Amino acid sequence: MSRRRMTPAMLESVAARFKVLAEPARLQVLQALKGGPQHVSALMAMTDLNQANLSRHLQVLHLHGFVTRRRQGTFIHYAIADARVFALCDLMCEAVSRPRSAAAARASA
Amino acid sequence: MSRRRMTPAMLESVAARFKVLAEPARLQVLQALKGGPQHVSALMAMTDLNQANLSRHLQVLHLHGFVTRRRQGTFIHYAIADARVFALCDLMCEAVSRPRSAAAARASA
DNA sequence: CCGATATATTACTGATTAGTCATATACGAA
DNA sequence: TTCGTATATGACTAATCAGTAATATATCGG
Repeated sequence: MSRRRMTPAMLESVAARFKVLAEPARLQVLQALKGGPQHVSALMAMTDLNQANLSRHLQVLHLHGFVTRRRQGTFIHYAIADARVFALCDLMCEAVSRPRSAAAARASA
Repeated sequence: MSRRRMTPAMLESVAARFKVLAEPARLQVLQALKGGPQHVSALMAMTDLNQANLSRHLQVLHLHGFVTRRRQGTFIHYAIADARVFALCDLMCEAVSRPRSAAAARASA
């Protein structure tokens, strides 16, 4: 969103990445990975997601480059690919907890 | 996404706000408002959105506190409520244009 | 009041997607 | 190979949502 106008294709890309974060379950997974890499079973225990659902969310996160995967035997370890994602979440979280307008009330109403 | 674990309610709030940005049309509107407040007809000209569609997107942006509105006669001026939204977009845009993994190819494939 | 203009809303459709269950695949051990 | 465990995927359902057309509301000028 810098000075120059973004092309429609760029807007689509950016929006697509925002969409990946627009899901509580995936934010939960990212949060669980913040402390370090985890395999799927561990993530299942750290979140309230069942195996199939967690696996799907991990695919989405991986497809869009938010996490990396590394196989080790039968286990697959997932890790944060780019810690900048936490800067994004922090920024959004600040806006949620310290809104600068009366919109918070509207949004939660 | 700070150190302490986020509550499910917080995750929902944050995700809901990400969802607002997960839409090219709304990013386009925010971009159009970056230069300053605009009324709806002006925004219609600056974007490729028709009146009804633009109006809906403006409602969503307003409901979640991304824009403010101010009536002036028959015109309604919308403005960016919190410039931090551009920091978010910039961060996401950087990640899109300079991904740190091979995920960019996967995501666009 | 009436007409014109600006914006919002209602009702609808089609597309996308999260969640789930069942099943498939991949790997290691024996 | 066979068995057991770890993870992924196909098929389906229900919910959500962007876009559109038509209509409604609001404000101003005369």
